[in-house]
Amino acid sequence: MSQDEDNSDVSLSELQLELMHALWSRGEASVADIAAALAESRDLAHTTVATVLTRLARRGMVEARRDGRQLLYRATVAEPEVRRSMVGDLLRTVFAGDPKALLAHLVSERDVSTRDLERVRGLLARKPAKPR
Amino acid sequence: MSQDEDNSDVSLSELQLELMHALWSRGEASVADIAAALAESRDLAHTTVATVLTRLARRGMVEARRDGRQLLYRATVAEPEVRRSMVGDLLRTVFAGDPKALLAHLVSERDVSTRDLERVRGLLARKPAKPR
DNA sequence: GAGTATCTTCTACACTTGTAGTACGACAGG
DNA sequence: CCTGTCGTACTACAAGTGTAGAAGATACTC
Repeated sequence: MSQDEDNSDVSLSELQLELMHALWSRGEASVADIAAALAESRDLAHTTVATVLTRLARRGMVEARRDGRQLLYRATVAEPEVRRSMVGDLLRTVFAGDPKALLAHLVSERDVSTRDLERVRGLLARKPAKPR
Repeated sequence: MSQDEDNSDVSLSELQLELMHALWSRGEASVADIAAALAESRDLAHTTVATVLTRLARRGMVEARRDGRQLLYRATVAEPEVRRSMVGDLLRTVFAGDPKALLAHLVSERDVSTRDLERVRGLLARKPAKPR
């Protein structure tokens, strides 16, 4: 439970998240792969992607493995962990740490409907304990 | 609905949010008031608070009114608006824009319980249409 | 009225982030 | 072999942020 030091404050910027998504869905990817993946939404220079990746590596969010001349990157934090951390941050800073307030926000903004609530409740009933 | 230009990307940092909270709950406050309010959680220099406030003012998030030698600040964006914007950002960047995914996260992380879900559903049923 | 306590403004500085150019090494084609 | 090409590493730079000191204006206290 405590063999590594880099968990906890796993908060990423939007661009960083986009790169991470590319990595999460690919498992392992080169700078070119990622640049290609992001090409549809953003038009970044190859070197920009490389820079961001390098910085993520310095922070221990990703890890690189050399493959000939190129590097293959791999995420070292899982997506749920990042979600957890970032939702936690939002909860703490915006909703005074009260998850119910966020839930209320969600429904009052019509982001989720009564039907959604039902659906999720059903899900919850079926999967009562979450091991950690 | 479109008489001002400063809505939309209302994303604030943690410190900025703390100041805004102080303003939201007070309506109007001096730098000293806010510094005092934050004194319990943070130990910031008076000038630090002033700087942050100045920057928030430059961005149109707050407005200052002179009162003798001091300035009285007032928030120009409402808390729900900031919530909306920031939840929206999280939704978009972390949950691929799917509110149900966030909801699912909330329950699967045990942040909200079945009971909470019920409670909110009841609330929703009572207040069906949200005017905007 | 002089000294002291307050305030705001300016300036500063270290860091992070988005963005990309330059330099340099390795490799493939002719 | 020579020359592009591709890829990484390094450097750069403008913004934004957290943090605060210095300077200057004012007001309060004796």
